[in-house]
Amino acid sequence: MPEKLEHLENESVEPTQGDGETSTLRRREPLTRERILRAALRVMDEEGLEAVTMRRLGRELGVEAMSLYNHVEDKEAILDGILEVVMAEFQFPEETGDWEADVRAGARAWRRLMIDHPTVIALFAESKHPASSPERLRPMEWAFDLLGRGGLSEDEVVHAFRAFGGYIMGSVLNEVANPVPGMGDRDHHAEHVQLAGELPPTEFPNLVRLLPLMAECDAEVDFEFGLDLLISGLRAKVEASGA
Amino acid sequence: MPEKLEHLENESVEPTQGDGETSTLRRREPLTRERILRAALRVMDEEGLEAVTMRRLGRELGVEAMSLYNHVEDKEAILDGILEVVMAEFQFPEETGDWEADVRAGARAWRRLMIDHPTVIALFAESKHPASSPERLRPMEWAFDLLGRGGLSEDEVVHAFRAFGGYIMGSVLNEVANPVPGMGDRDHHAEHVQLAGELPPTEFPNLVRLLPLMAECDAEVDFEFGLDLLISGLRAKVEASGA
DNA sequence: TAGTCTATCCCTACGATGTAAGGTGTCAAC
DNA sequence: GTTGACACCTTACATCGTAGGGATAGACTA
Repeated sequence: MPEKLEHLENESVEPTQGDGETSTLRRREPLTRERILRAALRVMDEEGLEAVTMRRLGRELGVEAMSLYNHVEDKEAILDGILEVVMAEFQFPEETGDWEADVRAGARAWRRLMIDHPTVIALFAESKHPASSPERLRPMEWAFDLLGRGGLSEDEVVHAFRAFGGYIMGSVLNEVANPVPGMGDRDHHAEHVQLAGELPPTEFPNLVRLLPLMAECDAEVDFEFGLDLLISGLRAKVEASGA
Repeated sequence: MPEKLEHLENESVEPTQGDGETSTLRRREPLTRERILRAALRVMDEEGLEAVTMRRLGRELGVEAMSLYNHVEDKEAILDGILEVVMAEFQFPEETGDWEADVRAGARAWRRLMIDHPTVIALFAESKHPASSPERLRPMEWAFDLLGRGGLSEDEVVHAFRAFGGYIMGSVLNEVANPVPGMGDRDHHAEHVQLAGELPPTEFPNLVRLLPLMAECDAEVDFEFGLDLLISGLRAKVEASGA
């Protein structure tokens, strides 16, 4: 429903057509930080980070670039804002009482978020200030809460949070920067296989053998493998400290 | 020793001073793809990714921006090239025969590389093409070889590689994007603690309690924790499939 | 030695970027 | 009706990546 509105505005781009119509009551949907951020996220998802320019966002909203500055500090503020919007989309999984299953579901939810907006990884990698808005903090709070219910010490909760967070972040980064099929373009499959074929087999025997395998494997299965590793490691830790 | 040369060149910036001196034998160190990439890496390490511009690299090498195009295709090619140079720095740890210790050492070596050049994470996140140069592939080959000697199936080797790679990538990304003390600026410590103090404690009880803890924890210890998780998970997997 | 070739480098210019500074219009309150 | 606040527009600037085209110097031919 908000999309509808925004598309309508795309058509009211006529620049300063100062006829009598300008004096109608509702000239146009007023600009908002909210609307700017949503447009930015949409452009970023559809055309990548480099398409997100002030002029482009202005065009998208039927407004000149400079008008955006009445609602946001900076372009950087927009980029930070995108992270907010994305994090606000976090789908808190409902809890089952099975701790390991819940941790797994939480990790998947987090991954889903990044996969749905792959470019946010680049945003994270460039972002200057650490998270501070409630939207970005709420999923963290939830994760801490969940981890805390598994019998870990406070230190271990913090460490586990960063371990899982790191793994999720990184595996999505790898998946996005070095895509494998199962999700996304299949081009890279052929690319990998071809690369493996061209490599000098004496110098790169393992790559020659395993690169095609890697190209074949499904991204989600892959993610689950590492997740299993982490969770079984965590279980061992809990059992050890419990005994 | 190459650094010496490059610094000397910084001082020969005089633009087109067409006096008789131009006819001396060795006018200046000739430009090379190699030299361009090294300069780019240096600028990036010292002043961040946005300082890496064609004009800036030219200035750094005593040359006009456009001259760079005789040796590299694109700015993007330079960025890809930086990854090459960095990966060529990979310090292969010497192997001890203890598989787990070797895996651990490999992971640390990989992390060290990223920590020494934190901005490469952003490069990875934006890079279009997957790795293809031998410099970037050699550490991969080595890692595959190492993992393969632990009793894993080929599928498991691939999965383990991606799991460890993801974890390393992501934990460095988190460390760099959301720095904690122990390495780097201590400012963010105070920032975290202050943030925790300002948060509404009823909505964010865990963050209020754990954020200061997180700010205190050492990045390396943190990394080791996740590494332990992964390795002990892997051990369990090896034992299970061996039995 | 003179002439030509080719690689390397410089110069100029174009469109696009983020944003500072200041102008224009509209509406609410007096 | 006047005023002030606010949202928006216009113009202008420095800086970016890079296309196009000259200049120059060292190597090769004659």
